Parts: sequence; structure tokens; C-alpha cells
Amino acid sequence: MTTQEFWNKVKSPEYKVTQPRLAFADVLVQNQDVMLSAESLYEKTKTIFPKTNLSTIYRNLESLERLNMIYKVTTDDGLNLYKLKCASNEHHHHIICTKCGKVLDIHFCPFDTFSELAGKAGFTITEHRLELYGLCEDCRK
Amino acid sequence: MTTQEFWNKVKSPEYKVTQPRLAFADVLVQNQDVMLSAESLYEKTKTIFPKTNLSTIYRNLESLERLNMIYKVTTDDGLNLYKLKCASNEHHHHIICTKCGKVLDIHFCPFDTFSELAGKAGFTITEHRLELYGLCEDCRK
DNA sequence: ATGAGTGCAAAACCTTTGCACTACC
DNA sequence: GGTAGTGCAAAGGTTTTGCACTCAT
Repeated sequence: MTTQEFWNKVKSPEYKVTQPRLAFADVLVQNQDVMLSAESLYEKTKTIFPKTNLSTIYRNLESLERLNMIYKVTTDDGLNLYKLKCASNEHHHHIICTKCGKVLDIHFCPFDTFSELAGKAGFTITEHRLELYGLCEDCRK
Repeated sequence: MTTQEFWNKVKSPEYKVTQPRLAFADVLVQNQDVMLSAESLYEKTKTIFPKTNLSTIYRNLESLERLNMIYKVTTDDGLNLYKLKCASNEHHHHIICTKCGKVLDIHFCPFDTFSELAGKAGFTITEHRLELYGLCEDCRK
């Protein structure tokens, strides 16, 4: 997704174009394939628009989450990581590099098998979270 | 797992038997198939040993995590839930009732498929987290 | 007796919120 | 001009930590 495409998607009377948002959008677009913490998104945004405030980052993450534009995970040690949602509308999962945060899309989902197994035990699955962690080629070296 | 079995497993010069721990162990054993927050584990422990302190709960969760006795998940809204690890040594996953926390073991893992797909893209999976959420039979009613 | 475990209170951590001010449309 | 967005500082919730005291072995 380009910055242009990003703005085409979100711009509306309810989502105005402001200076912090312009900077933040750049950061998100530039890091589409990496999961970053609010803090590092903040740092990166500040290099573009130095006056940006951390709470603005959180507020914009929330706004974009409402627009279904943000993918978020919580790591084992309780840190939240964010990225722009993948362009692909197809349901898929991710493998996240534990060192650099790089993300690989995995277009395979075993949901049906799980659904069947759960159903036999009276459970109805409403949500599933599948996150794979590992090392990408670069970080393994 | 019975309380007896629990203590057989953990008792050592490094994990002494104390009153708060006796109470906490009871709570964990009684709720083996439910995921609970630190706060509710605390409340439940207090009914057995009222002097128990919240920090003791956290410290004991940490000790037991080091002993590989605790299974922990983070919910979408950032709450940490805990339970005693399943007795089964076999690798498996869970479906968690979003209403009552009840847990169902799912003895099926699509790891091999993921591993293969990831390998093709140069990723090495070191960890995977698969959590299914839904409603158990009782809570659906 | 000795060190692990504990209670209490304070701090730390990340995230959210209130308020007055700014700047988009 | 009106409202959404912002910066700042303060508060929020959960988890961790320092310290002195207690208790298990």
C-alpha cells in the first residue's frame, strides 16, 4: 500500500488530514511488513514531525483500529505490536520475526479442523488467534 | 492433577510449603480447566487464606512459570489469564470460553504445514501460539 | 540459624483521559 | 466558525520492586 492509497482509504470528514497523521501514515506505510511497538512508531513519527506526542500515536492507532486498518499482536512479554493490516482480504495468518519484527503472511488456515473438533465438544469458536514466531533469513545469520 | 500430585511435583528446597502457597495450590488445582486473572486467583486464594497478598500471587505465578507449571494467555483486551498447565505432555492447543474461561484441549496441531510454508520463505519457526476463543455449551445458552 | 517467602507501600510500566489550545475543512 | 485533533500533564490499571519482618526447614 502506498501513502496515496492509505489516504484514499481513510480520508473522510471523521478522519482529517493533520500533520501528525501525515507523518504517522508515512511510518505505517514504510513499515507495512514489520510489527512495531507504540513507542517505536512514536520515535519514527517524530523524525518526520518532531512535535508528535505519544498520546497522539495511541489515539491514531485506536482510530485506525476502528477503521479496521490495524493488525495488533501482544508478545509473550506483554508488549503490544502494531502494523498496517495486510492488503489481502483473504483470511490468513502471520509469522513474526522475534528479532526484527518482520512479518511473513501464511495463507493457510486450519480453522475447519478446529471448528469440527470444537463442535464435537459443544464449543462454538468465535475467534481464533494463530501467531507464529521465529527468525527470518536475515536475522538467523 | 490432585493437590497431592501438585506438591510432589514442585516441593523442593527452592519451593517451600507456606500457607499462602497451600491456599494458592488449592485454587490452581480446583480450577485446572479454567483460565483466571491474577486478580481472581487472588480473590479465590483469600477465601482459603485471607492474609494472602496480591504480590504473593504474582510472585508465585512467576515461580511456577519457571517450573513450567503455568499456562498463560493474554486476551484481546490485554488481560493476562493463567491456569495450571495440562497434565498431558502431548503438544496441543486450547479453546477458551470468552465468557467463563473454561478450557477445552484440542489435540491437533497444524505446525508441520506452517513449518513447511515458512521454510520456503526462509523463516524458521521457533514458537507458535494458537488460541481459539468461543463459547462453551453452558455459556451459549 | 539462615535464607526463602511474605505483607505492605511505593514505584514502574504502558495506556488512557481531561482540559485547554490548535488547526483543519 | 465549528469540530475534530492535539499537546501536555495527570491518572488509570496491572505488574513489579524494596524493605523489613516472618516462617519453614
